[in-house]
Amino acid sequence: MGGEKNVGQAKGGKAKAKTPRQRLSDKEGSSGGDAPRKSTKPNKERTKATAKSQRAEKVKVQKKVKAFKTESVESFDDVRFNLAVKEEPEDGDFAQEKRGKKRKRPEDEPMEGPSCSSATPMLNRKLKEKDEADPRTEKNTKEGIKKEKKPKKEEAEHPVTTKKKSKEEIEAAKALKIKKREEEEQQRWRWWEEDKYEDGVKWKFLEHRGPFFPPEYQHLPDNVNFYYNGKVVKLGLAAEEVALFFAQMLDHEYTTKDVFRNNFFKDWRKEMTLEERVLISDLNKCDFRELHNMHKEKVEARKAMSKEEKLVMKEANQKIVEEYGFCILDHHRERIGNFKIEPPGLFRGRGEHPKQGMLKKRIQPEDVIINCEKKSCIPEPPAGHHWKEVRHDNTVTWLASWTENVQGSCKYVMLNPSSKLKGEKDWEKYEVARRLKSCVNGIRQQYQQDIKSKQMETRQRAVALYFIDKLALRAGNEKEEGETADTVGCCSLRVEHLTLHDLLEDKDCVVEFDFLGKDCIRYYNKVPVTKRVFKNLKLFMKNKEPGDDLFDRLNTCLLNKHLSSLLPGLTAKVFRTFNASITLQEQLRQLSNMTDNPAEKLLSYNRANRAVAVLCNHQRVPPKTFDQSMANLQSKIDGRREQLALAKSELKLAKKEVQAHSSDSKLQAVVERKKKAVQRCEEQLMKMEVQATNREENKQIALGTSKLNYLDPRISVAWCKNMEVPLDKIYNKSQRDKFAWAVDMTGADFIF
DNA sequence: GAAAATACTTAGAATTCGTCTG
DNA sequence: CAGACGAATTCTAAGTATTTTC
Repeated sequence: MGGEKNVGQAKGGKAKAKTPRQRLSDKEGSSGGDAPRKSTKPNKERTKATAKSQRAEKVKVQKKVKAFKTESVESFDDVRFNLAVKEEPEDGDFAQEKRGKKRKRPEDEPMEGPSCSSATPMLNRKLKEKDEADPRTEKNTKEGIKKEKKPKKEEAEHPVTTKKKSKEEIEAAKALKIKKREEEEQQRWRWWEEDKYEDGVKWKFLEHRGPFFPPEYQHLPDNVNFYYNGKVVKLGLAAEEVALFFAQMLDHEYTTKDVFRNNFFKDWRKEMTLEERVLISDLNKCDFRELHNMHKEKVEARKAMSKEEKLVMKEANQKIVEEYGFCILDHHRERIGNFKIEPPGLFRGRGEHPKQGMLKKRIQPEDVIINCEKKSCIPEPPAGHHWKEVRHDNTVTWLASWTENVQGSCKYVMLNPSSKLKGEKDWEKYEVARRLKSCVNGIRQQYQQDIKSKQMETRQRAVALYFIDKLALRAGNEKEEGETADTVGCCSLRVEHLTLHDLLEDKDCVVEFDFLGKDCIRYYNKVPVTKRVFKNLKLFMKNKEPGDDLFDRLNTCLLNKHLSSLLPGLTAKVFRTFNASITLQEQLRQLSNMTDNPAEKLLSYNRANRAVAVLCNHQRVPPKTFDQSMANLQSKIDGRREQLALAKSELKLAKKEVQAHSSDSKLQAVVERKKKAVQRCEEQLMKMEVQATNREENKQIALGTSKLNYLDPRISVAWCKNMEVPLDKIYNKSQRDKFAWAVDMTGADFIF
């Protein structure tokens, strides 16, 4: 991999000009047709015009945008596009795809919830009660929980005092780990063996303790001062808290950006008292250095804590997790994903976000809606507070929600990826993708036909679908202008994001894409397309301004409506899932050999994974220490090479000795030992070389996102079985938990 | 029928953890 | 035995897609 690095930067960052359709509606009535969504936007035209030039300026500043060359996707294309229909996929019905028999759900009617008042161990206790009442889960859950507690206690009794670990101790620890893992496996809820609920119902019983609130702000110590214009200013609690948010970020690039600073200052002033506001009128005159230093010292102090202190902290955290981190969902104790209310701070939008630096306010219980079962023990709000609302909606999966003040969007407390609710959805997602596999040829034929349609809408839809399928682009919903960074997906592409080349680098009909996608990650790619697509693109771009929509007759709603008529459940993003998974499967087939050694097998897996990450444009900023650590590794490799050479010559010497002194058994043994040493050296060297290759290839590519969200885990599980690679070489603990369903149900014969 | 609200998945950055090494 | 480093985990922003509202 690698290839040319591309310079320059993504286009965009330009005010979106009106589409022809919008212009038309403007004609119809000056204020009618294209009314802004938010009535709080008067003078839209004028602000737009100025915004346009401002943004054009900004584009130049936008140097920070991560430049990245998307590896040509072509090599994967062939794979994906030659997917024959003849590969008969298994029957798509995912409910049917089970080994063994379905179990009946244990609880079909809501449970009796004894109304309890407070009680900390409520969840556990209750679970026990239920288990006693329900013999089916007794073995799995009750014992499991009891056992689970035990090792923790032991840990607490023998803290880190065991300094020198003897071999036996290490062994014992390992054994304990294995035992623990087995026990965990034992008590795992095998929901995939149960019947599904009727449509829309997500749970029958749900109980939890409500979200965990961050601690209240405490005033700064007296010796830490904020200065304005060189003079000490004692700020009130509210203003001081916000000042500290800024001070803590002083080392961050954010605080050098004008937008960030202005937004922060505006919102900070809102938190000030009248006197403070009168006094503090210029951010440049503010001196946060003492606050900043205090913060840094605190961080240092935390790092320097003794083991005992760290342990105390850890245990305190554990307690919070135990208490707030779990809920009971239909008889089972499930981990919650984000049970902590997001603490207040300064909004960190990605890229050129117009709202970066704004104050993200503290959430009070009065802002929070609780969702749980009516008969469950309703969570208590913190003392002296009340919830905004308590509702009992079992058609949704969230436990609590609140509205965030910066964007006005809703935030939810939901379950961990290892939970049934998330797992089931995930499984279903891959089943839809597999269904797409069985009919993708037909769909491809159809959109190729549609490209010739007389209807402009149909043509645009066909070309957009071609991109989504071929390049794994995201759908591209419309976004509210000025509220977020200027990013696009397929349907929201603008003329300025494409450059057409009749001939480029010996290829006909090349489209050069350059735009910012989700999270302001740049998508840059030069793709040869069919003549028909190329001609259509020319047509779509004719008589349009750079800022106009490429697909002016199309949006994601229309596209998805069409897709779901082709196959129920089909939407634009299914193509991404499907193409990612099929690419992994195909790459694994091509790259890996049973005869390879374990390190090589893993390298192949990572390469297949990487092919997908490249396809999906999953990037990362190369770690700051990348070059350094690469050099380190290289010098290690060099060192090992020398060692190997040395070992080899020693071996030679030893062999000579043996020849000279006939067969002295002692010398024979020496030879054997030297042989082993050489072998060991070779192995280690090889391992490190593979590691170096892998790391280099991963420099700016992030594998995690595709592994977690796009690759059917059953492909990986089956591969592990076929290649005799232990699963934990490719999935860490939380990945194994998330994909427990796949691990359990997949055999070596699985085909996506 | 468009806009807004809602619910949920996907995403990279930031932080924390654990272990290896000098 | 600290401290460097990579892996794992946490955090929350930013998408997609559907439903509700006007």
